[in-house]
Amino acid sequence: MSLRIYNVMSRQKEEFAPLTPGRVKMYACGITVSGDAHVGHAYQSVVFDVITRYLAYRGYDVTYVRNYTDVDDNIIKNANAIGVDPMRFAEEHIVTTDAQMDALGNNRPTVMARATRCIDDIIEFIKKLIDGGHAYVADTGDVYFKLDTFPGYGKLSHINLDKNEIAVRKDTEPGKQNELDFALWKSAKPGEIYWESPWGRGRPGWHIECSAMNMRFLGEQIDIHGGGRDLVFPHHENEIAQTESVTGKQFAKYWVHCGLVKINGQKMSKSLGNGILLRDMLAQYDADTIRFALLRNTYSNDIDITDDFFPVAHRHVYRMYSTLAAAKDADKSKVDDTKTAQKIAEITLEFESAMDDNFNTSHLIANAFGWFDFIDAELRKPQPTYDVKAIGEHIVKLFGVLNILQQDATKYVSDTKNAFLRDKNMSEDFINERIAERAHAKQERDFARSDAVRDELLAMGLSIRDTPTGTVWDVKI
RNA sequence: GGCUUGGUGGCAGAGUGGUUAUGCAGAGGACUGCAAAUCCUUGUAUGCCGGUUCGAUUCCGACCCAAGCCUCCA
Repeated sequence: MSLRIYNVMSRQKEEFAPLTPGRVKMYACGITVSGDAHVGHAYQSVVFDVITRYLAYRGYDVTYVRNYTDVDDNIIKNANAIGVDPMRFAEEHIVTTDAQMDALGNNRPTVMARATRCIDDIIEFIKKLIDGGHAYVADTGDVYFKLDTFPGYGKLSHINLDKNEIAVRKDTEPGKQNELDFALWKSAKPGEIYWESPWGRGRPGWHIECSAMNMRFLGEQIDIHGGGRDLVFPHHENEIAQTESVTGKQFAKYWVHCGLVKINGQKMSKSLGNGILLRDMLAQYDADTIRFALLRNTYSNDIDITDDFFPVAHRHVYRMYSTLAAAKDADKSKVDDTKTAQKIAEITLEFESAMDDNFNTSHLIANAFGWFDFIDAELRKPQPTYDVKAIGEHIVKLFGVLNILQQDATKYVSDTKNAFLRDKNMSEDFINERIAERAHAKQERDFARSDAVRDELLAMGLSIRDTPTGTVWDVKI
């Protein structure tokens, strides 16, 4: 059994073998902080967080670098629009985004790189490209990558320059020798933020920063390069051109791209005004629910967020926590340790074979439904033959890779109930009074009245269930 | 126009050269005073046309359709 990863470069699943056995160097393109983080950013960050965690679970020593692009046209534009210094604008967005990513349950990457803190590396990198004949300085002070010096261009996105497959930009910048050349360094317009460079005052282009930060923090070659699928062309293609022109070596061994997020079947975009901000998601749902919803899909596929996307996930998460809470108190008098150990081994195998298959969290979660059904079935027995508490704890351990189900189950259940009551401005005493009233009516065989009470509670979103030990209530979520 | 990815049951969404996961919804049943909740059982699908094969949803080819990228984008 070994880990297989779908490599976008080769367009097939490949057995994972890092450059250095036991160690993984991974880079994922992070966010340009020109605005607030949205679901798409959340999805991508959760995907690479889970990948990092599974690699660690598999015993790899992982170095995960993730960048913030903290200077670009949109940042300058958006900062100017509200009269804030662009650097301060970026800084504030980074602080809030970090806090939101923490709240989402993501581990912090090993290195959180920032373009503006690597300006020297970027300048060095550009110098090397110029020295090697791969870049040129235009009269405007801009520096461009000379695309025809890199014959491998297009190998990731499979475009062919000879066939002129790229739609040519209409607003070609004046200093370019070839309209497909892309900017490495942009000269500063009057009043714009700038850094000193051998080519005058300016700032780095978008693509070069990732090449430079990779070089600085991970070296010439890395194992996994990730990002959203929309970055394949031109961003990642340009990164390859830059880095491999300097090193002459294969840049990344595996290219991993996660799918995009749609809202009710439509592409998320500013013009449609249908974006979902991470901040709003976190205000409405807990991190377990959000992660569960995002990870039910295969990472490489697009996600379509419909109205029941998160509510359904919340229901599943609540059910799983409820089961775990019940499992903690299960009767252990008839437990068979050998059978329990076998079950745990079986669960582990299902977990690993799903995750080994290109991090198939969708398959994993489908398997997990079976595990919880199993525990529920055992719990219905007066004396379970499996140690469901131990099985539950094992599942929790495995779910640590997704960073779901890591809260105290009893607390999660009661917190959910309390949040519901608070939301409805209702007290538990009220519910218990109603239950007592119903019991009284039932005793007098006044079923019309007992049913009325039940329907009333149901209408408020509460279900009640008669058990041998009495009537219990639960929230319908 | 080019490139890429994909087309699976009512919807969502996996795997698989031969009994087609899982979730939501549906049907029947158990339980119940009746329900709810829960559990059990169950129906329904692999875009179209060829090819390879004893056998294809799975492999190959053509076609149709959809989405993404080719401008900043996770």
